[in-house]
Amino acid sequence: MSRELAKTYDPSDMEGRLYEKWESSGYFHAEVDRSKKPFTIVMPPPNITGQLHMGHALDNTMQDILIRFKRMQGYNALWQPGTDHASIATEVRVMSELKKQGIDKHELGREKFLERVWDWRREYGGRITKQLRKLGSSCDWQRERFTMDEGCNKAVTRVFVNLYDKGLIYKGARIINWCPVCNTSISDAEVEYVEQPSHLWHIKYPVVGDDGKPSTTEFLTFATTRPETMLGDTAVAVHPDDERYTHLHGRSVWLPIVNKAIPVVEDTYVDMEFGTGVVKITPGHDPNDFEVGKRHNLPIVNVMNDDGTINENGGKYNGMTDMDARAAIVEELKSQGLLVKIEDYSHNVGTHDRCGATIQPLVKQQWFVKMDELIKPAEEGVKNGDIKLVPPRMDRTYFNWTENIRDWCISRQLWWGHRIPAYYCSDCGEMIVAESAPEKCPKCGSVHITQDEDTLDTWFSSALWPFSTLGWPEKTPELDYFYPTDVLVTGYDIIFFWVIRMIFSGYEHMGAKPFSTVLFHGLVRDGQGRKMSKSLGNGIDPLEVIEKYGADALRFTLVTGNAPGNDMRFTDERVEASRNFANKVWNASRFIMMNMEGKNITRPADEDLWPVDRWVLSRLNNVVAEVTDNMEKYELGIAAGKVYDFIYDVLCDWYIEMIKPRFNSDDAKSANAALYTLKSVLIDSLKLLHPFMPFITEEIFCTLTEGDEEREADSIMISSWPVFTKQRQFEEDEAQIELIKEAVRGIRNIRSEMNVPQSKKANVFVVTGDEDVAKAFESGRLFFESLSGAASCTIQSDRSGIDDDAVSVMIANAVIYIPFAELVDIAAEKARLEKELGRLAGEIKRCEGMLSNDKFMSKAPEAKINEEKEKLEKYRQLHVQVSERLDMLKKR
RNA sequence: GGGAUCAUAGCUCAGCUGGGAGAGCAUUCGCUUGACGUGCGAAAGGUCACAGGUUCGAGCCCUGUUGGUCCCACCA
Repeated sequence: MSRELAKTYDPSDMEGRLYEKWESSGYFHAEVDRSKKPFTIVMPPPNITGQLHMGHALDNTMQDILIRFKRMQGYNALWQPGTDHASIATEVRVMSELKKQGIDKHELGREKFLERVWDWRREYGGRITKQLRKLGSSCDWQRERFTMDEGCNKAVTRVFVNLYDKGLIYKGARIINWCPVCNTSISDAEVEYVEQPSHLWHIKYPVVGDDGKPSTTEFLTFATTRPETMLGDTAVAVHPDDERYTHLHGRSVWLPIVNKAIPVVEDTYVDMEFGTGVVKITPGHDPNDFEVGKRHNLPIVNVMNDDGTINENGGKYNGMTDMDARAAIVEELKSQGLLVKIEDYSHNVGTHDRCGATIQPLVKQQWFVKMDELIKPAEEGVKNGDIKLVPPRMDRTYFNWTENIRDWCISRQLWWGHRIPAYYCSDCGEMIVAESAPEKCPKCGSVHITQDEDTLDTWFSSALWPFSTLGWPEKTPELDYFYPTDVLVTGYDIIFFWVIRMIFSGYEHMGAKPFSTVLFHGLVRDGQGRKMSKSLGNGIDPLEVIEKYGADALRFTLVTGNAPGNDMRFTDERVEASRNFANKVWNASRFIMMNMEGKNITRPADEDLWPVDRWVLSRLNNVVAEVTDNMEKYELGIAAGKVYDFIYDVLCDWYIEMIKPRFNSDDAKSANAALYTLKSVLIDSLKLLHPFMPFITEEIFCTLTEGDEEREADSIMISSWPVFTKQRQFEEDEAQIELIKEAVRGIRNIRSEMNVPQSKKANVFVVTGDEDVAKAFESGRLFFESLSGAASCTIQSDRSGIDDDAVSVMIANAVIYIPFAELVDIAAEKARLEKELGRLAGEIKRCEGMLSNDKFMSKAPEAKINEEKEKLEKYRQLHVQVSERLDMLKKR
């Protein structure tokens, strides 16, 4: 051993160094190689404005675990990274930077502003990818992409033109969600409804009489949450079957303040049960009213400016904010005697998920993607299993959206983003949608062409991510080889924004699904179960955690003790536990290497292995099979737990302790067999742990195998994943060793109960008539003695020569006597045995009950019946042993 | 209004297709055990929310109830 591990586990010392080694060695890079099967993950591109938060950490840890696992399994593993231009987030960010310098976006102009954004991106856009490196992400940075790089731009334009040509993109005046703060339209998915206390204003409009004038006696009363929108009312509606208002069908009411007559329309949209059964209709400022308006051919009156203030259609309220106008209008209605009452009312207000501003529904010219046709293959793909969602319950959420899909508003009144490839002739108004600007108008020949001012929703480009990153629309070898990708790992919170849109885009443009499986994870919450948020200030910075505990500990914490798709709480104590585990691995490895120091360890002959060596190999073999299976089923938490248990319990607490006495034994073969087994079990354990804790496992692996003839690879990340082999299964040895372990535990238990100090050694007797048991103890004598604190161990077939006062431990087919002589309290020992006898009697009764139940015997599977029979046999036998011993003590 | 999900040890959560309740942390007791006190050994702690049902057998399946969380819809 030419190198040694440092005395203490210090992640900060190694992590950066190892990452650099990996990246520069090209281990992350994947090339098209038809001799190998590809395994591909596309990284959900973090925003260039982003700072690594726990959500990213979880998301990328999971991806890295999968990709490292598959890479070790021999797949050609590609993890495709990149970043998202995040149009609105970035634009807002840069605008506020400029504001600090006293610069206004509009004064600067579009071109200059975009230059500033690109500058900003050059300076800060790479921050998040640096942070992802700290996590240990083994993505192919050589293939890093950006949603606004040349290739992605091309893909976006191509898709837009394709969809337009197919009639799946259209421009039209629809009611859209308008953010008066960001000054842009947003999609339905970006609206977040927040419950807010407000009022319900009950207002009455006079009915218009035959003379065309408002009646002074007859009124129609209704309730509204937004009285200011009355300025844009163009009707009131009642349900056609509502007998209270039959007499008003075909008539009109008088719209106060505006002073004009508006019709009473009949529409089933009205709920007769709610309020008075009358609804004022404002097609310009309410999505439902817009629909009603369309059905009844009502005019649309827009009373609002883009900044949310009342416009010239609001008459004297022109220029007021909506809230000021509301108060003033209510006051005016009151003075006219038209305000009936005001009730407290709590209702959901649509807000912009980015800035929190109240959304104004407005009618505007926007671009839309027609969804009803596009969504069909996406729906079908999940329905027929072409794409699998994990956990499967996510199907319901998915279908809930696909079944209620509405057209997607894709235009944004922003500058930072993909500009819509629509061009207009300034002379004749002709619109041309094309991949590049036409030189002249195809209709009138004019050269005065301007491009549409709007940009596209950020998610329009992210929807293409699985194939745009692989080169589409070019027919690249990468696209052919790596597409469809295998797994998409993401949070369930962006299923609507992103997952569905990638799926329908994949089917539409590639003719194939973008990925086979979507693995959802939950949210990372704080210790009290609250969402981590900037406003609450309860976010835990992953970088600080890495600084303090190491990336390995952070990663391990994020994937353990959690089921797929469930939220998790993140606490310092949990990271500490993970760090302690890493420390354990570190020290165990250090100890192993210490003992190998200066020795020439060679592969032992099969017959030189001891039962305990075969036991650990067999246990390892089983855990390899289980962990591999869990990984393949995306049960990362379970897999991590099993690796943890194996290393901690089987390897450290038992195996190492069991073979310690052999390290410096005179029997060179024994020492060699023990150390060789130990080393190979450690290597395989490190491999199983590597996807979860890449750094520590690499450091140990490299140190451990340095200069080793059998060294498999220069890095554990390109070594081979352990496989289950029948040759490594030794069931008999497993049973034997487990029996001895049981005896050890029994003795430790008694020592602890009776307060026998460690220094007090006793001569232990194993009494058994069973030759196999005798043999087992014979071969395990060495460690049995040391682990049970025995001075010596005598194995014999009867209890001759054993002190009557000895304490006893019963295991199957054997009684172990520990004569602690002066320490033993016979009364206590009797009580202990009585208690044990009672327990066994209970177990026997239970087994007998089951086995004498005809229905159980006829219906239960045979394996279960045999299992119960064996248990009964064992309990009966133990019962005999205990009662014999008890009788003996009683006779004295 | 529709849907999802949770309720298991003091706390945070696992528990895969139904076959004798688990982990981590915390607690108690013991340990100068030659890798690790970021450690070792041991113990205590649970009518698996409640009520029914299916089954030879239910933490797990079904129905209902209660309480929490979340998503969607947006009755003005």
